[in-house]
Amino acid sequence: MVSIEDIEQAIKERRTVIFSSRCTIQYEGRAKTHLEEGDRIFIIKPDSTLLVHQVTGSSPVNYMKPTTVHKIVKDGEVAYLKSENIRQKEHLRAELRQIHFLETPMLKDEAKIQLAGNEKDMSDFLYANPEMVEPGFTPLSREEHTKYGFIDVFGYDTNGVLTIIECKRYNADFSAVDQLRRYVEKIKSSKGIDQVRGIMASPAITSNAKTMLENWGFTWKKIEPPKKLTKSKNQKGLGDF
Amino acid sequence: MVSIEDIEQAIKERRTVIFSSRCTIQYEGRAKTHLEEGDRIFIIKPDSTLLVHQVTGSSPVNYMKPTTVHKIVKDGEVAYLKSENIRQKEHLRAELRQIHFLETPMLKDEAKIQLAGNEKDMSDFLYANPEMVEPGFTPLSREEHTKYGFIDVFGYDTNGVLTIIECKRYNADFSAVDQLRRYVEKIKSSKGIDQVRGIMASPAITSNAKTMLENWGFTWKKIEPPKKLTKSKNQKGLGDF
DNA sequence: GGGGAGAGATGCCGC
DNA sequence: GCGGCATTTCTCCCC
Repeated sequence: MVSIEDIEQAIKERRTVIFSSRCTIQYEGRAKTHLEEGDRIFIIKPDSTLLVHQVTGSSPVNYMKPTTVHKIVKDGEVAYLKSENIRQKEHLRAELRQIHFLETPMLKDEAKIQLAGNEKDMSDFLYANPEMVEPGFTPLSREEHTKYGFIDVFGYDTNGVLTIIECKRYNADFSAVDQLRRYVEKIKSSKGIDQVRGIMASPAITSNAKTMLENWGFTWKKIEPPKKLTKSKNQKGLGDF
Repeated sequence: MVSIEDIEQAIKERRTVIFSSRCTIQYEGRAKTHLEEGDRIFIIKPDSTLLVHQVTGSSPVNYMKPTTVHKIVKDGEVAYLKSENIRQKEHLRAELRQIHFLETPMLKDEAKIQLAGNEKDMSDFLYANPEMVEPGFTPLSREEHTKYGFIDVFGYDTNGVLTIIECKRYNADFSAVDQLRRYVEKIKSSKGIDQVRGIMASPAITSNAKTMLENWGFTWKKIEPPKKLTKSKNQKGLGDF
């Protein structure tokens, strides 16, 4: 049988604490939440991250960020997990009514995930393969920082017209078009030139966003994000999945 | 000692499966990832959501959405968790090298979280208290749907000028200002009128976004999002935290 | 620490 | 299903 004192001790030792409990939860900070009684999974990590998961869905129902202080408080028959983040003015209180299990493993993990196929890979790919944008395109720079944001790819088209490319690894939407428009306007005004082209590079675009894009005189180029991991000696392909 | 067969059985029974294992992980789908050996926490929920957590941070390092099929596959001495989502063309493979613990609780939870202080609460509050926007403001509607997005609050100012309010519960940034501009332009063109005001209502705004806002002739109104939970009989305040 | 923007975003609601 | 958008977004990077 798990006792509340076991959880208390594990938190004090800053172990990875994983338990399940029937509970109610209240949170107040950036918003205010209330969760009625039910069984949930709690994870308190060594960096003091707290996650509370219900039995469905990817996102935690409640959570606290690192730099939170966690305490077990007993008030007569009732036990609480009280988590407080002074700096962020957030606190959470869970009334723990029945503990189902507790695990406090010592976990060793130095690895960092390697990821391929993000927007950076896409702009790198277009910079290295400018003919994919259009024949004669000459890239000048990547991640050009302007006061109105930073531009993915920047260059000249075959006619020598300054061209801004905004990459999206997913369906481009209104806000992607807005972003491109903001950059084009900023470059026009800061460089004092009249003609700047805008190209949206993405695997897809919503029909409304495409209409808006064309209304602003911009064009869409269908580009798939590349998916190649940097080679490393221990790395295996997924081909044999 | 936990055996791989115990995990296999728990997955088949569609229980909530929580275990820790030294492992390597590879994923391919929307992107491609590789994670070298380390100890991680695995959660497989009854809705087939998979979460893999490292010892730091709020976000899972790898995950699969509901409608994924999970299988334990043994290949000689080596055991894998293979998770495949056909519809989303995603798959994940974890080589499980040492299981530290396994828990397979039956969890009952019908509760849904109640949340106060979101953007909807903010626009409701402004609709009900238009003097908070400015004296003489007369709201017309909330969540007006336009082809270019939906408008939070819509009304007339004291001079009878059509006014659009965009609410943000956090620091308003460039994209919030972009959004407001998109709505104002859309209303101008669809109603064929020249003068439409735009107001950004938020607790804070980045300095650059404020400059851009003012350049476009819009104004910022500092408004805090309200934090009041709807009363319910079982609900208790957080005053005694 | 603030600003800016991506994310294998997730989740919600509306059509 | 797609579209549009908020999120206690989270995370990363750069200034």
